[in-house]
Amino acid sequence: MEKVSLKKDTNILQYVKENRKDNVVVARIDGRLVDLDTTLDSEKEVELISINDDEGLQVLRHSAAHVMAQAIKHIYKNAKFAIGPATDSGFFYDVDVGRTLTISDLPPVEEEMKRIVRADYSFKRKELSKEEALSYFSNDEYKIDILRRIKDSKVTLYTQGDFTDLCGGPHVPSTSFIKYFKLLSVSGAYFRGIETGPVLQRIHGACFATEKELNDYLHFLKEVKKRDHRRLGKELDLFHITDEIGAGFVIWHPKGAMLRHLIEQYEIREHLKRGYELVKGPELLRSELWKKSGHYDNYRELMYFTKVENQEFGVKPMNCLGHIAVYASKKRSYRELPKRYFELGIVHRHEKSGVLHGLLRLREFTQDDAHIFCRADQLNEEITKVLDFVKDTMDIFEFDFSLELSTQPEKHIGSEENWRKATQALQQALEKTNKEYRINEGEGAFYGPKIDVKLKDALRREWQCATIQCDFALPERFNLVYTDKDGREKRPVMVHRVILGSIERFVAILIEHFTGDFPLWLAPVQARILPVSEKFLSYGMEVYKRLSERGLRIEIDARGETLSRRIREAEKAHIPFMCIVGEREKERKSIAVRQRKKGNMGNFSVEAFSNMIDEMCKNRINQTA
RNA sequence: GCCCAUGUAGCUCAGCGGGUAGAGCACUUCCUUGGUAAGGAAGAGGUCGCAGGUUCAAGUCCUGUCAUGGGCUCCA
Repeated sequence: MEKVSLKKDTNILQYVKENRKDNVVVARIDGRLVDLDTTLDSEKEVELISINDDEGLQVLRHSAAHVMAQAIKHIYKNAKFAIGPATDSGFFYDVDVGRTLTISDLPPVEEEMKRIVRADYSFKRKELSKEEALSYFSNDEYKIDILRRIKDSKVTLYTQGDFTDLCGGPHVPSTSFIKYFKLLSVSGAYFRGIETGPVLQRIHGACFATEKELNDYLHFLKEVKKRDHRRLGKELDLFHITDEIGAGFVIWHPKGAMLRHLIEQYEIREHLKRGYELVKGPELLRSELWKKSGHYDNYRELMYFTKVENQEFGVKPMNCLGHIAVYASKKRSYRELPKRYFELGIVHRHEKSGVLHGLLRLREFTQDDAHIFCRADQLNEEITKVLDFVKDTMDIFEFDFSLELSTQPEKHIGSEENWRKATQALQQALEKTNKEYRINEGEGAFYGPKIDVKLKDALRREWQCATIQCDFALPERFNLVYTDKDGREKRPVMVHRVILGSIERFVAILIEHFTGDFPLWLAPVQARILPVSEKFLSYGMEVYKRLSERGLRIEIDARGETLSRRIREAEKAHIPFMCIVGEREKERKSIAVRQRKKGNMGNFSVEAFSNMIDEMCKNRINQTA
């Protein structure tokens, strides 16, 4: 971005051309973005914005959408267009060509786009009244609908070559600016997101300022595919999901169950260390209770119910009621607060069929859920402790993360005083982390403000995991109290919080983050023993026994395959270490250690190898890093 | 829940202008007894997601249904 002062009657496009500012695509005058082809009516400060600026790139992408629309119009004469905005990696356009499109329809469109780019049509802006525009688009129900929603009496059209579209602009000067793009996918999308309305074809494309950025993005997409937890889950034999058992339910295989177990073991240990108590509520609770909590009214479609002997029960979609029951089981004194109840709670939610997605969206999953019951004056410290917990956990699993505070929404319950105090407590705790955080005004839950934690994985993708929510509603509804110093009964504050969120979902994120190469302390199998031939099987079994006794997670591959083959298969199975035992090892009572992807590490005694593994686990060293 | 696409052996996929199925890998057996990423041979394995329909005849065409994928909507 560059600021220049230009005289009256200067045409910015001409100025840019004369001064060889090739990447400049749009300008800002008096705070408004305008096309370069603008002639100044007085001397002005003008900001020149290039495709390397965020705003310039957005304009470029938006123009790319128009080029795609033009290409589609050339191929499908009756095509109609709804909206075609820029996205954070390119653009899409929702189109109606009278039929559904498939991925094989895209290459011709892309070819035509390239032709349009080469032809270098200028984008020409034209202002006209809404009535004129309505008559221009009289055959296009989508544009008519959009026009009717525009408040201004004046609208603008943009024309490049033989194609004109309703658009607020601005655009790049001409189509040749759009050099690096690729059409990626097509899918159905409702017009204006209305489920009952017409379904359009949404074509997504990637578009970048440079060839390198486009290639990097395409590489990123490949990497995403390569790391897909559904693919790796199958390859690594961790779990499967089948309609025979039920959509949205996971069948964990031994290695996947071990991985979960290691995570859960870590969690239980950490929670106990931090003053949480383990509790456990039932899976089914009487419907009366869900009525009392408000779930019956607000959450019913997502719950499973069952009726036995005239009594209705709901399968829990959340763990709070069990924890509340623990709290309410006796009189509480201000002295015993805070109470921190933790449970690896299994919850069921009947998610709509179309949203299920591997381990990321299930109908049964496990939350690392805790509820903290505390006094208002303890809230700040409790939140701080939870944030510390989040930070330590993210460090251990090797994730970066960011924080967000969501404040009071319009529709809410609880006193203003409570909201003020709780929001302040959350905010003060956030300040103490010395980390930047974003504020989402009015995005809190109706029952209280919350902090959301988004972790960033190896591909810099963000995932919502931890969340910390203050709740004024449930203590009220269940009439929870404690006896304060002055002998009066007071209402505790309840904090709902999860650290990893859902264990299943977190496993998915871990798989993708590490591409299945888990840190040694999480690797379901840490080493595989490979006897060179059957002659050394009994020595191999001896090594197996000794390593297992020392707590290592070991397998032995005693099949009659060649050593090379068994090494290859262990490599493909992402087993971190191979212990090769043959004549030499048997004689010296040792093992030849091979590290995955790195090769032979030489000979170790069983003790030395086992100590090395212990050490790496203790320091949580990622052996594949 | 909605739109489109897909559903064939444990896995990845081929076969489809209708004539009762094929490859590679995995699996089993035999030979090979191996030293750091695929030794060789033989064999077994499928009511072609499920249920109807059209037809002399249906993975192949039609309808419904379930599931998966990409989106839309949703994620309190």
